[in-house]
Amino acid sequence: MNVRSVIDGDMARTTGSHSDITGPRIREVALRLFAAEGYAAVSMRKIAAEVGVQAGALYNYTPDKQSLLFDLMHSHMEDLLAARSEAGTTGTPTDRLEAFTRFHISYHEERPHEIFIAYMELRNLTPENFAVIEELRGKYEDELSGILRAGVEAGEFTLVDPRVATRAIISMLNGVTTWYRREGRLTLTEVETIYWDMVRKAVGA
Amino acid sequence: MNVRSVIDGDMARTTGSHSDITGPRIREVALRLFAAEGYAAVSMRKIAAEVGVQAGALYNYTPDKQSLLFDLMHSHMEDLLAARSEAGTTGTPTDRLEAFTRFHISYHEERPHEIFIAYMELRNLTPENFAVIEELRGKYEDELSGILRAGVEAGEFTLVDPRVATRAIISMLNGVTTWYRREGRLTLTEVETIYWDMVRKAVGA
DNA sequence: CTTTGCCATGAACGTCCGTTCAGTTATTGA
DNA sequence: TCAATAACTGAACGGACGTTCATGGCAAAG
Repeated sequence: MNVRSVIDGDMARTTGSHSDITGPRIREVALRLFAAEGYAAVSMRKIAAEVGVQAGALYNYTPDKQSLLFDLMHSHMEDLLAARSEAGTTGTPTDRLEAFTRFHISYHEERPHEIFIAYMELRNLTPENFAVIEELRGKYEDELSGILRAGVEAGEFTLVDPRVATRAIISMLNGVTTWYRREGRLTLTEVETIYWDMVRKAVGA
Repeated sequence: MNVRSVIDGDMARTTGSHSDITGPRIREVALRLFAAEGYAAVSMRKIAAEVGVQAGALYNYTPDKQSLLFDLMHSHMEDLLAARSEAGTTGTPTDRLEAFTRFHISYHEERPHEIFIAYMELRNLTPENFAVIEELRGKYEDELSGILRAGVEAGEFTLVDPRVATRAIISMLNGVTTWYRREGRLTLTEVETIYWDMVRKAVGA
């Protein structure tokens, strides 16, 4: 049974297009399960059951399980880079570092699972897929590296080693995924401010 | 074939003691594979093959796969806490924070796999096992929390939220596992110093 | 030399895995 | 009304999984 027309009206379903309900649902469920239990521990049957279809139906939407993981990570990285490029990239290095810090944390509000998967499931990608994601990760980290180097050159930051500092800051910010919960005692904006305070001081600004 | 007597001499093998070679070997191999590929992705047969025995032989040393993971994490946490208690725990909060920071990083030299697993494989523990490990983790983090609170009270540190700061610092230090390699451009002592510089400034000391 | 009993084998168990596919259903455009 | 086709089912595939166990070899003890 195709439910689409009930929701969408009756346009645009050329005979033979894929369902625009099941596809996104599969991605949502896979994302959530991969984040909660890990890629290797989640079977296609478990995803299918949660979606409400048989396992075979998943293969109308993904060629295989690996592609499902890769597509999730890939579109996340592209969305992350796109969203990042819309955030503040002007001003002094200190301004830009604050924008980066707040952006990275605030992005957890909309896509906590994606951020979690992006650094937990790297080792479950095939070498080819890993290379693609790693390059995008590199682009993202390069933005932070660029800010740090500019800050050092401008005399705003005092850093022994900007490359290590990049890694340290990214790790620190990513750590938010491991403990932050929406219903916790702090809003994400408060978390942003606390982290920004530490990052600012850490770089000597 | 039992190779022990060739290496150890001929003492202490009472009829019926477990081999003192295979047991440790299994733990070493499991540790390395779990760290590299993840608990769920490593089969008992793969561990056995790397050790050089059949899969069934593993069950002379562990009741099941879950216990193997748990034992590795549990003895790691106890070793970590024991080693930590021998490191510097006196002096000003700043001294103690430096000791903690350097200890945590330097411990990577001896047990990189253990540290990596301890924060990557938590979700693959059964609820009961998770509770045990989580309590030990809590003890370790409490040491850092205590230092931070003492520093704030002593007026040495300026921290908005010591609890969040604890998490942030731990995440930052744990991040070392994801990129540090022995053969890299920096010695671990250099890494210690770079991180200590950032931690010190981040807490406002 | 014989007994003891640890240690390992290798086959087997039931189950689950990712994936494929012929067949069924439902809905469309003509 | 009917052919076309997307979506899905349900069964099946070969293989891998964690785990068990009867069997046997082999080093130490008596």
